[in-house]
Amino acid sequence: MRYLRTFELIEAVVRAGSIRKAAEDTNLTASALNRRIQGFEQEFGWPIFERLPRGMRLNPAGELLMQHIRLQRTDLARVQSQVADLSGERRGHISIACSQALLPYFLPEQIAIYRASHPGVTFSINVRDRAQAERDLASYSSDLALVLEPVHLVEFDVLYALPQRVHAVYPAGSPLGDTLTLRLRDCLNHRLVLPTAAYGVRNLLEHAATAIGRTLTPTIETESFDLIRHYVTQENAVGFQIPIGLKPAADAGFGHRPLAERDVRPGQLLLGQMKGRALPVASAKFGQQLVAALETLAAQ
Amino acid sequence: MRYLRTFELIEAVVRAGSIRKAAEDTNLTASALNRRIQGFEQEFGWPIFERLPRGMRLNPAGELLMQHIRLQRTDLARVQSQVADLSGERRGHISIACSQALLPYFLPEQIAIYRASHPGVTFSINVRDRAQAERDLASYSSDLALVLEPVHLVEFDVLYALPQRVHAVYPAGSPLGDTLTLRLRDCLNHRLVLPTAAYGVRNLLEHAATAIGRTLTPTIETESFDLIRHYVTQENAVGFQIPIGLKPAADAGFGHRPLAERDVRPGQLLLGQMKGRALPVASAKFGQQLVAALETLAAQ
DNA sequence: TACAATCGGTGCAAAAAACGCATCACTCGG
DNA sequence: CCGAGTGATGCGTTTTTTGCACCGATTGTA
Repeated sequence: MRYLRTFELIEAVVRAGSIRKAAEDTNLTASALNRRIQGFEQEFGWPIFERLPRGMRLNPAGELLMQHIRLQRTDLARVQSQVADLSGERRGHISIACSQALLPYFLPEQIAIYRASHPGVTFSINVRDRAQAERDLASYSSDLALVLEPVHLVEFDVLYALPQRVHAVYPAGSPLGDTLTLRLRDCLNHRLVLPTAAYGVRNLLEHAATAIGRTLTPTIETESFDLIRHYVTQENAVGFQIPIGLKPAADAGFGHRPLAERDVRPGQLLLGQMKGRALPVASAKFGQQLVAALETLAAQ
Repeated sequence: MRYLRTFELIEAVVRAGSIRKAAEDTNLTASALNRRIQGFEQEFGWPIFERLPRGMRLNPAGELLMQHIRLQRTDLARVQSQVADLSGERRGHISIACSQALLPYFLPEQIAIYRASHPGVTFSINVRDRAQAERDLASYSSDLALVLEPVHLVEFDVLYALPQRVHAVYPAGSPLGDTLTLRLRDCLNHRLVLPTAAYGVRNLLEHAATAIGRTLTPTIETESFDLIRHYVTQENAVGFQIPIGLKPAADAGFGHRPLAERDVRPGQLLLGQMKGRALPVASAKFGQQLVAALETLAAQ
């Protein structure tokens, strides 16, 4: 869009940090770019950049303007998506920020279902921890977020909430598979493979451990849920996951069971979008499909 | 803003209904305007106007685009207001859609209070019935709405709800002022001065009348609450109002009392904004002041 | 039926805006 | 003190936008 050119140039300067670098990226001369920025600031009424000896940086007014630019861009995308939809075209792009637990089974399946009926739609899957996912929504870089136990919940519109008990993952044949109910204290006597503090599961476990006067001393701390799942088969250890990332039947080599609810409270797996934002048609429809899928999971 | 010029021109064409008329309004040639519209449609990817023998009319895609244009414009105004605010300037414009009942006392007083500390802020007071007020919010032509018993309540974010009993207004010396509690059936034996069906008070009364098997047969039906208040002193008649539009002490020539709650349920006077919209600084602050003022009214 | 008054669309030249080049003033690190 | 980096500016050139004259089509009216 031609009339958005000024905004693109402003964003380029923000990214590059200086007019001259941004000029290269945008195939313009530094002088031309400089004058467009100056011209915009004059129209806007206030400077939006700080001029530093080493380049340009947004000032507070510029930060506010950037929010507007992002909103404006995504809202235009929404309109174009809706127009395409009423023209009968089924195109679009869906961007999701999600927890790792959704990667192995849930999301691939849901995306395949959606694309079967809407082959023109493309996807971006952004793996984000809880805080990052919310920032993604706020900056319009993701349309939907599907995360365990988000942090702030301001600017976050909950579309569906699915309770998820924390499951322990242990090697096949472990005594943890034998007890009537699985208690947290039994797990803590084993070697622990835990996600880092950025993740909801770790958060839930920390609270639960504190409540019974224990501390978590992980043998392995990792950001990869995949590693957690597979490491327990290498060394006799216990990992923790939410069931949506685990097959109903035990995988080869390891088993998993929910921890007692009185020990570890279930977490909330939340599907949400940015508060008050009107999503593009494709994203909104996919969101509805996810809600339906989560509902059937909850009914099981 | 220069880069908004295309949008202004599109709006001008929508208003004028033809390119040639819009060209006069915008001090342009019809040919130049024509080519800008065509150029935009090409960039946008779809036509936004229907070409009729008598002029231009928005097609569905154009309607969607107009929503975007309005959002974009008001969001820019919000940003500029916020920037002005962080620059220490206290300027801005506040647009309110409100019921007539707010005009005599409540709003003038609140506006005066606000302007005493923010003399740079200007106001638009748009008198609207219940449905119009909500449309005003949805089209961004008002920032805040203060109305009795709104109709849809979709896209409407309630900031505060104040219960308002329906008061009867009668001439001084009327027997209606003497009874212990004022019943609806007593009022219906007098001549009635009622607002039209668009207003919440009429709606509440219609329901109440139906409940006791009566129908309302007004002697005078009007859209002016002012006329209702004053007519009862001319002919021995009964009017109805909500107390926020009436002075606590009886005015010269007429008195007013609440109807029994078991006869007529109290209406909700709602202060609200469009759902999910970030208001300009001035409007948001004035909204907070209104909430505080309504709270003290409720406490009385 | 003829005609005037609309309407949107288009070719072409003039006016306006944007751009590229060369250059200045300034800051910073070595 | 010097070179490499920054943003800003004057000026000639290029690109874009605009105005004018005109076309074809439709509609209401004499």
